[in-house]
Amino acid sequence: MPPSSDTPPVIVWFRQELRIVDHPALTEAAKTGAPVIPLFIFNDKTAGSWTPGAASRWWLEGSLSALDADLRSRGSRLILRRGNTQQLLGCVASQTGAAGIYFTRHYEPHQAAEELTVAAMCEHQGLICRRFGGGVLFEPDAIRTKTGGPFRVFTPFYKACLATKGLKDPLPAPDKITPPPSWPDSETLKDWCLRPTAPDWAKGLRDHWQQGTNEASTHLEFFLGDALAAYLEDRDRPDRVGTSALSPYLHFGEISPRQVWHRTNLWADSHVAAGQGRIAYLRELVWRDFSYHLLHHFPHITEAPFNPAFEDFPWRDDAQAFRAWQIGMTGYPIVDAGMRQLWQTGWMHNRVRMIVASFLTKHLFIHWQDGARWFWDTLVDADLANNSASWQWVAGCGADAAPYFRIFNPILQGRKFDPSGDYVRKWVPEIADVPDRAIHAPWESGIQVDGYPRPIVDHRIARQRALGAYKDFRAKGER
DNA sequence: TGAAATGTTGGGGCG
DNA sequence: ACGCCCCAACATTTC
Repeated sequence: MPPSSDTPPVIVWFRQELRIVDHPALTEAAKTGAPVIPLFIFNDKTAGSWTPGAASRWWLEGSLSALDADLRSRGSRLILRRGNTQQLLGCVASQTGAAGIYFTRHYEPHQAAEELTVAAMCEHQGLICRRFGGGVLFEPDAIRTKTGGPFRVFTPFYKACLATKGLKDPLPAPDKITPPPSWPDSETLKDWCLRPTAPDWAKGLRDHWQQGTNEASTHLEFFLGDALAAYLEDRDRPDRVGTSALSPYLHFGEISPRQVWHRTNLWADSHVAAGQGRIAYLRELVWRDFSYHLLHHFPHITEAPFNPAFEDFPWRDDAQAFRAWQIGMTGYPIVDAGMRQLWQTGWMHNRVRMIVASFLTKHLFIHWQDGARWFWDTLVDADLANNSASWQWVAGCGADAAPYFRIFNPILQGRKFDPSGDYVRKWVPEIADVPDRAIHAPWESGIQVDGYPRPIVDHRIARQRALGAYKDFRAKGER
């Protein structure tokens, strides 16, 4: 259908799918032939207490800037507005005479609620409202147990996903994105002050990350060529580059899980050695889907334990210990290395995330929510579904959770996954001169380094305390 | 996607 | 040569 000059435009409401490739809403909008108005609304009220954290806001600015550049390379651009989502969508629609709003659905509780108000507004204003599949491989409603319920255990969920046919190939970017005759008002990224100025704490982030879909693809290609074949073992090695580090790009939709799935399979099909690595890597993508599945069906998991037995669990308040954990001064090198990597780069290796989370919840016996909040503010890949599900998993109160008696020994974990201490030395430079054999527990060899603390808790004692407390708690529940 | 405690086995030192 | 003990090394159980 050839558009005439007065064809009403279509608004593509961008949310966390900040790309033009494999974007069903954009593709469909472009396909109508009508002018397209790409619109991003920054509404820091939408998500309640889970409004984007500092590291996330820093990342967002780069993503929006890159998306705008991608759109401009096709004769379009990104319109930026800040404020009430539903009002602004309605406002831009009436100003431009738009026929409808196309968008990608989301599964975070507040985002899903916002979609409903937008749909109601569209109905009221006579706008077409089209919602497309979200940034997951398998839509949470499409994967169900035999009795029609949601899954609560990963492995059967995983099998059900693999048994699902019809995972589509990613969509190419639209050839043509027709601009409207005139553009509506746009704010500028600068106005939004998403990045810090005084003090400018973001140097570490700048040194480690660049946003945008091109950068996401570069990461993926590097990972496939360099690390996928060894992924099964190397993914647990923070001292090596064994993971794809795609998490922030996936969170902001600078690459879609479908693109990653598709490209990984294509690559692995032509590289025999990739067999084991491919399975293990794709499985991690399904873990991501599992988190979204859980958040969609159990939206309370952001605030309360998935397992209600943990409602009254006697977590301990200890501001001093919590502070030591945050700044990486617990005296356990692998824990401190992880926490400092997080603070400096906005990211932490997954194995180390498990270690530091286990340490907070079991050694320090501090509430998983306190940890989740800290991660939320400091991670560039902060993601409500992954963050909530994963913290609960470690704490033992989540779906398919690690049993309460599974307590990581930070010394053994360090020796096993950072055997020569390269990772620890990189992030805890003050102990760089400690020999390999003592690097994960210097005090055991009588080594005391100025400025680096002795362990704030003794592993054996902390372990016994956690086991005892869990046991008492369970006994109390049975009474 | 643990770790520690406990149990079992088998080789070697030694009287 | 033999029995005994010690203790890795590995397996199983328990938290």
